[in-house]
Amino acid sequence: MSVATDPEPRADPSNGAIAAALDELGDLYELDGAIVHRVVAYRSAARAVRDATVSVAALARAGRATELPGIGRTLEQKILDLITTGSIPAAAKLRARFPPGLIDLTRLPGLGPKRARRLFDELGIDSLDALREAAEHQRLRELRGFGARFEEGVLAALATGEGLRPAPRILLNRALAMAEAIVDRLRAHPAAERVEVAGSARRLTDSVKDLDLVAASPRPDELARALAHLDMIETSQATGPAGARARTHSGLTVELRVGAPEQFGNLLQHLTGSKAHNQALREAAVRRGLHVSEYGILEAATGVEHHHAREEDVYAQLGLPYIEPELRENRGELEAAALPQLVTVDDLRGDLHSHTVASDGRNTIEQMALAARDRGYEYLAVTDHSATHGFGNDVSPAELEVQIERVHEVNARLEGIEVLAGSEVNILPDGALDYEDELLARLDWVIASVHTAFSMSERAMTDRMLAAIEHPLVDAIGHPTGRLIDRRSPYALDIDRVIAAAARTGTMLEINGNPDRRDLNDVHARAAARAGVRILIDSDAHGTNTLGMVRWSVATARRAWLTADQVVNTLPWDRFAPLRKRVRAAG
DNA sequence: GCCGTTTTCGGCCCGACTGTTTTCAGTCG
Repeated sequence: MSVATDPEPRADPSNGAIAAALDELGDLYELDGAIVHRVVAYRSAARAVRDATVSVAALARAGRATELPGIGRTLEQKILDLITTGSIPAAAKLRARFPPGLIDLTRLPGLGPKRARRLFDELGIDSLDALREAAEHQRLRELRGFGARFEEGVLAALATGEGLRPAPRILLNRALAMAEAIVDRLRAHPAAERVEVAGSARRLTDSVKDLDLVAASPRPDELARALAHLDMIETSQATGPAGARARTHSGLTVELRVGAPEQFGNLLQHLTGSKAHNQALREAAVRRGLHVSEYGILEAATGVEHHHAREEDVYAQLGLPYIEPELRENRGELEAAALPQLVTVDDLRGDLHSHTVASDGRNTIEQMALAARDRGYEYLAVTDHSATHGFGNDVSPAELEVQIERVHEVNARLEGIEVLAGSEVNILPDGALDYEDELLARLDWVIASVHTAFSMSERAMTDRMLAAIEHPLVDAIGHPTGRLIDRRSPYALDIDRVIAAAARTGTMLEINGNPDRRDLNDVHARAAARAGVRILIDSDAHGTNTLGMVRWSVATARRAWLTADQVVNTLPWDRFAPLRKRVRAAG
């Protein structure tokens, strides 16, 4: 580090840091006894900041943070305070009054801000340790509204750690496999009329906390009891007269709700969520004199409750078109004049990211090409790892030359599929690629990815990525942010600069279909497509049996509001081929 | 604290469950 003569300008806080500060302030105001709507306003603002693809700090400095939904003049000023001084005065003041351990108390099941505050005010309890000690000495029951049962509950929760750590999440592919197996079994039950997956699994989120299933039956209690007898279920208990909560042997919680067939649409709509979508939907409905619940839609003027067997009719009565589950996140779907026709797996005509035995794949070029053709594809790019990949899976320049010949030979021999000689080239820390340009120029396709040196500064990593995007022989960027869902954060990256550069240069950005990656994510992919970036949907298959992982890539694309038009590999080969940068540069 | 086909104030989803309580506030999804 050089010795700075000028004072170092304060680095802008990331959107994540701003969102965390707003969430904390919401927690503090809640302890302070603020009305619930004010607290909700902070949480909703935090969500808007987290979802934003532009730098909210930069937006606030330009006086434009109020363009984000749920952020007004007051919150913009608080964000500005955070940027310029490093903290929000209101938060500092409240932190002095409420010890940090107090917020931990509200994480316990059954203990919210109101009751935590009373424990603090009346017994001086300011941490989980203090709570445990008070419970052990039976001092909690002295408080009006608290009793022996509560003390037992506290000690049990502290012993198991329940609620103290965030519940483990499970990736969508595993969750849906289990959900679909359970649904199949329940559908076979004689009391079942309809059984569907609901909740976040139906919305195809990155990962889920639990499974929500919805069923219609003329004998709801009978079907709810049937859940307990499936062989994947370890334990199950009734929740109300027409529901059950179960645990699979793999530890996944399953919630089943059964309703009357004529109300199935209402129940499915309610339990699909998201919470934010439903809340906004209901607020809009109230303005029309309608009250929406999982049981029906109550017409305030007449007192009549309307039941709907079909979800489409729920939306229709609210004056809305059917909204695909993937769009139900309150990200504009209720206000949109028209909703997009979302891309499907069947729209895909090719796959531009796959591996063979030349690097870490399990199948040969020919096997991969035949499997791609069997899927109905017109083209497949073979993109093994490059010279510096390591793990014994690197492809030296000399080996790549041989591989190009092999691909061309297979391509000449096979009818009905265009096989591209490609590479997944490493982007080195300085932004250079690990093959010479002369060799890259002999390929039909290059997708460039970062596989090393993840912990660079945002500026350095963004410059590194931009160098690759500017390279005339880089056709696309693979898994652009490097995240692994719930396991590894994306590397620091100014995604706006990446998107702008990709749009300007015609470099395609991938949504990688590996269920651990799904990278770009939904929010970034939507911003990229909106900026005119050509989006690729790839499997990153390492064998013939994983070409189908495009399912997860399509799931993310649909959550990103993408139409087939915005996904470049929905084009037939003769229209895709000329869009490659290398072709456009040559032409 | 935000927001507007109830526009600058007065609203801001809906229902179930829990524990402790004689009618409900708080919590949760």
